[in-house]
Amino acid sequence: MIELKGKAGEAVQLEAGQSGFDLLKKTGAKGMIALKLNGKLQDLAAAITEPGEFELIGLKTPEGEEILRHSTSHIMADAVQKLFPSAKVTIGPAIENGFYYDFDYPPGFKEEDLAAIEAKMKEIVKSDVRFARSEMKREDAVKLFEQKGEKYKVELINDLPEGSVIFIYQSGDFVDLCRGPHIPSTRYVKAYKLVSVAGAYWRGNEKNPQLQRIYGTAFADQEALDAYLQRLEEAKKRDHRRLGPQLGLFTLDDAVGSGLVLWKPKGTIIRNELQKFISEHLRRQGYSQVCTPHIGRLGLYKTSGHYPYYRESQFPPIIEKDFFADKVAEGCTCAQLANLMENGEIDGYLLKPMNCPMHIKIFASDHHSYRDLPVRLAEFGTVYRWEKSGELGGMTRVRGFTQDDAHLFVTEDQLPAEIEGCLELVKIVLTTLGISEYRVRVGLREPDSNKYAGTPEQWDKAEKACLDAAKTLGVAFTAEPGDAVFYGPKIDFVVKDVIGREWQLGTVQVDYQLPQRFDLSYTGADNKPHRPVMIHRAPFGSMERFVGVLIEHFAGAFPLWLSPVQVAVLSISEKFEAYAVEVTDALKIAGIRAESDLSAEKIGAKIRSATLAKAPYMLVVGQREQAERAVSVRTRTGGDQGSMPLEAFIKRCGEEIASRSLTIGSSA
RNA sequence: GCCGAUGUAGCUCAGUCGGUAGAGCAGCUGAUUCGUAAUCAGCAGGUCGUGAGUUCGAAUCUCACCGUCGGCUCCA
Repeated sequence: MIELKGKAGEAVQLEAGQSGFDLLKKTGAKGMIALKLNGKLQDLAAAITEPGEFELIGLKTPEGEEILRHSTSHIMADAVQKLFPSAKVTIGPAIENGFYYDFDYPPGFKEEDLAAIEAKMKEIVKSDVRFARSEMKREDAVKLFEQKGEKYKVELINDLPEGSVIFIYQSGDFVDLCRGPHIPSTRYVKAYKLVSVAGAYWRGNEKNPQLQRIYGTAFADQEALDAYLQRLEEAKKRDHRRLGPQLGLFTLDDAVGSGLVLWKPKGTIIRNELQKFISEHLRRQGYSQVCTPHIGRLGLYKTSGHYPYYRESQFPPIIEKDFFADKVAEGCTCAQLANLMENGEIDGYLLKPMNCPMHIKIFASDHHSYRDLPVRLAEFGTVYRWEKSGELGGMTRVRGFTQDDAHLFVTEDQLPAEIEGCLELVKIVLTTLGISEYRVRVGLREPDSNKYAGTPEQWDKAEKACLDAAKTLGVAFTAEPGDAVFYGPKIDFVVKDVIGREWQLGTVQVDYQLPQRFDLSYTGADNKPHRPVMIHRAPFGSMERFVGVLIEHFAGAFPLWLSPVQVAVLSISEKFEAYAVEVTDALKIAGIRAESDLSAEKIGAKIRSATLAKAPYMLVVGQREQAERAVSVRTRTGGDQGSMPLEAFIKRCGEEIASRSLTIGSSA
């Protein structure tokens, strides 16, 4: 007899050897697809072997959806192999909002193949075959997949840790190595859709063969699937690549180049407001602002280590004219020149990929006493990086961008407090803008890798400082080995865009390496030279990416203080043009960004166009307003707010801008 | 970079079988002078991404290139 207890406290007794299906019968629950026993998921068909707490999993729960999607990926793989027998299977997990399966199939799939695969899947679903699990010995499993010619599965089995139990799932003719669990049978799949095909490298490594990935999604019912597809459509409308040009914020032009953003006047207002905002906090936190050029000699970046470590993601060096002329005169071939470039055996200039070396040189240009520290140098510094062409997109992945960068030169003792100060700044930014959906990632070094500069002792200290600081944040964070920069560990703030992709915004990085590489020092209280520690930090990350994400966050409807046009003054007719201009001028004098719409349109049309342009405030002015030197106030979302004296509106609007309020009309 | 999709007016999109390019919005001009999400009329606007090729004839078919979009470990 096995004693089980449900979540609601109900007790159920089972005979030894009975399964989840028996439990299902006893509880009378319907539409369940899996069982969670003592926190572990298992198939309904599997025998229940231990007492404890159980939970039956339905299709409409997150865990149920994940199982459904994983099972659907098996059905898809089955369909693919029926239609394309030479396709080899690799992995096919459930992912957020769907699933994928990777196949080795060199001819490749076309999007038009998806319909045929879906049709075949329909047959498999209808055939109502069970997902049957069996346990196998490693040798038997290897033999099974070798016979089938499934070399990737063999590789996966061989990589499983010693002593792990190997499970095989069979549904109809399809056999797959899989840890499960699965839905009981294929007919549980009610609503699914194959979304796209893509190339994907085996184990994500470009050096491995490229596989064919098919993405799909599945939901408990058609309604849920339709709702999901609807949500995707809605999200597309908030995409910064659509809204940005639409609202006149930025443009991208082939003739300028891929990944190079042209900020239009309205976008520049947003960028400048953000910079003004952060600059206020920089002053408060004791930063000094500096300016540095866009290029610097190659040697500088060899010293810093950026040239060797990041050469692949840099624009090639700019070489001096004389150097080329001399080499050509010496009879140097193209291949030899390319080689010199490759090895960095050239002198020239690099379009700067990072600002730190120049800030370091500013620090090093003066002698520093311990009394001067921390020295905090900040710059809105523009950098250029050669991102792979396939990874470019909108404002979030570009080749030229401006970081709200700063470098702090601190003593070892000051490090924890300074890291916390940087984190506080990031928090101020996120809070002021109402960004609450983000995660914090502490990037640590990958053990057993030689791609990092510095000693293990320094890394230990730096990693500890980051982890300690992250703990003071009061926000959950994950430590991720392998995500460090070559010179040190870091704390990143990561947000999602409208289509669910993650982007790193703010970052704080600890660095023991560059001070050493540049032989930086300060004089301590003991009158001896000491090595400072550096912190790199950027609360926004880059202005381009941050504004891109912000456009989506606000769906283009920026809070008053950021709105390019804060107040649209709408005249009822030509008769009140003079008053409309007077009102607009009064607002401008008060430092409010105002524009008047004096067109021959009717008031309804003017309101419509100002609303579509996302102007936070609209002022309707006509006979009544002119007579009383008043304005009729309308907000972007709240409609008609009634009339008030012009001066009162200016005061209220000014206060609301100064407070950087997130809601329109909040200070009223 | 690689796999797949895609590119027609400023924007959103139509364009059949290969027969010489169309709408709405935006713009311009005129009329209208109006009270809270679209006043009416007229006009103008295109190297059909670029370049080759096939053809009597190409937006349409073929190839190359360029740009854009989705994806390239969320791990049995």
